Amino acid sequence: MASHHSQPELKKNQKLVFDVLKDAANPLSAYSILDLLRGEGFRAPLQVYRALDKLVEFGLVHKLETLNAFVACSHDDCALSEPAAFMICDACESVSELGDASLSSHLGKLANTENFALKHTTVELHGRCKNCL
Amino acid sequence: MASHHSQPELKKNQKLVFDVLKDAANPLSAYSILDLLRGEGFRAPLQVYRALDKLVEFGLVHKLETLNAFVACSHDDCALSEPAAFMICDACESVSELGDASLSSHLGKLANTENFALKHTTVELHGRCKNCL
DNA sequence: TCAAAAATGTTATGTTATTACATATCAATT
DNA sequence: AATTGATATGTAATAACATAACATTTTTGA
Ligand SMILES: [Zn+2]
Ligand SMILES: [Zn+2]
Ligand SMILES: [Zn+2]
Ligand SMILES: [Zn+2]
Repeated sequence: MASHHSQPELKKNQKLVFDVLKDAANPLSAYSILDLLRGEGFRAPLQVYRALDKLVEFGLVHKLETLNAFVACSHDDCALSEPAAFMICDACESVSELGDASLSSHLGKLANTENFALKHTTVELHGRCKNCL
Repeated sequence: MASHHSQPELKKNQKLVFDVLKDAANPLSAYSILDLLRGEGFRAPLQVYRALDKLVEFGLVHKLETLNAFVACSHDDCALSEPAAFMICDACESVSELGDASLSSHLGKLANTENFALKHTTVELHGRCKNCL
């Protein structure tokens, strides 16, 4: 039975990596993921990076550029429209993913103003979350 | 005669690194800077990274997180208020730094809504510049 | 079934950034 | 001038993040 999504079923390594990220409380680096999957037979970074590439492409996982780390998407729609922003607590490393349409629209207008053909946006906000003030 | 800015005079290595970035057409990685400064006696990455740390702290240089590279600030005021965004052309690697106050304000409100104490924002827009369409 | 495409395994290497420790420079105080 | 403390610099080694290249297996679909 085929999924009704445009995404294909996940392959074995993709599923292993995705599940690790789903279960994680915080973002994980590729090498942390590797270590967590040694028991499943993972032996080299490329096994993780290849799975991550696909998962990011599918919109199921996002890379946090300011942390060199990865998180599972907390929405259901990032396959279609990319996430607007991430708020990252520097104290507890918690991350919350925001889908603010007005922010996306603002960035789109900014690009238009400069005749810039916008393909991808990265917005990462660092600070302290409400639990860490 | 002291500068009227709050920034101290640049030290030798800081000035060398800053001048290289000022003259560069595109963002440079730390290791590219190292190679450009071998003739000036630079021998190790740390000489570059230490200078970059200070220059970033002074607001004279910004790190582009999505490129792992550095650019000289194109404004005079980034010591006070951080840059709003960077537009990065994926074709020609040109970068333009934007100081959009309404974007900064938008991000500030977004953080407030979530009771997030915002310390630093990273906004990097990728696509094609007007010369590369 | 068969060939093409995608996914995986493995080794080696490339790139970015930091740790640790030694030495030098500079400014303030005695 | 000598002492001190703070900042800056030099150097080697290593850690952390990411990709290249090539072989093999699995999946897909004609
Ligand atoms: Zn998402
Ligand atoms: Zn927190
Ligand atoms: Zn600036
Ligand atoms: Zn361009």
